[in-house]
Amino acid sequence: MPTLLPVTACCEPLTQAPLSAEQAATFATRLKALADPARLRIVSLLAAAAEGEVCVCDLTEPLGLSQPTVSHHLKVLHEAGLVTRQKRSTWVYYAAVPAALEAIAEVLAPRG
Amino acid sequence: MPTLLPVTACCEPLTQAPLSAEQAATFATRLKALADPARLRIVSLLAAAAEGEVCVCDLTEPLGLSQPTVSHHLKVLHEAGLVTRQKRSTWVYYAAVPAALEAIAEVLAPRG
DNA sequence: CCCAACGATCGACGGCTGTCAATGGTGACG
DNA sequence: CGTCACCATTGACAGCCGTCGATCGTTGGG
Repeated sequence: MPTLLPVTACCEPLTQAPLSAEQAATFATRLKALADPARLRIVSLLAAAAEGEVCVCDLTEPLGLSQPTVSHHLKVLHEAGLVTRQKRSTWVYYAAVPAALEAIAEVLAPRG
Repeated sequence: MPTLLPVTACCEPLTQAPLSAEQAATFATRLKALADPARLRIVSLLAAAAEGEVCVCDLTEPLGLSQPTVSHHLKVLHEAGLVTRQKRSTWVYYAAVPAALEAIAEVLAPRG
């Protein structure tokens, strides 16, 4: 079963030392989760939501994708630790995880 | 023909406003270039190189990949603006572009 | 002039991935 | 209890992608 990636950074900064094959694989997994137009738009929609929470039914229309496709993308994002999932009665609310984005940014370009 | 992406940031921060389909597509292209274990290792090898320049023949062995495969990855990275290419006589030297990594990081998590 | 080394390109192949229609599970409500 | 909305899962399919072997252009050296 897919194990959720921890929010914490997975490796040292890219510019510091060469990545091992294992480090590169895990970091690539997280980057791949983000490297898709639909998923980038989902994350930006979640992050920009006023209430910070959005249900799936509110995403299909602005994205122009079918409901199963949106669910699939949300699953990928969730397994990568980039969004949180919370079910309340009939609706499932997703929210962005800013710390995960910051962790990725930190690996790419450590704060100066 | 593949047009090289400019080094400058392509969009506003993710957390600020929802991305348009076009913005998401171009940013995803650049992220995809980085979201691969081999290419991540290449970038880190280039960035960590003492002289800042590495030729293809020095990359095949530490990566454990064939020369055509390494050339392919370097082409992808070059078209994404993540590495520079400079041919001197027989050898071709590649170097990392730190500004490109910083531009990506800036979109993911703007530093305040 | 021929040869060797470097690097890019081509062609091919297997695997991964984004997408949808169809289906299933679950909670709300009359 | 029946029905409906929301969401996840499944199955299928086309397209993309990472990889390699083979080949080609180029440059430098005997």
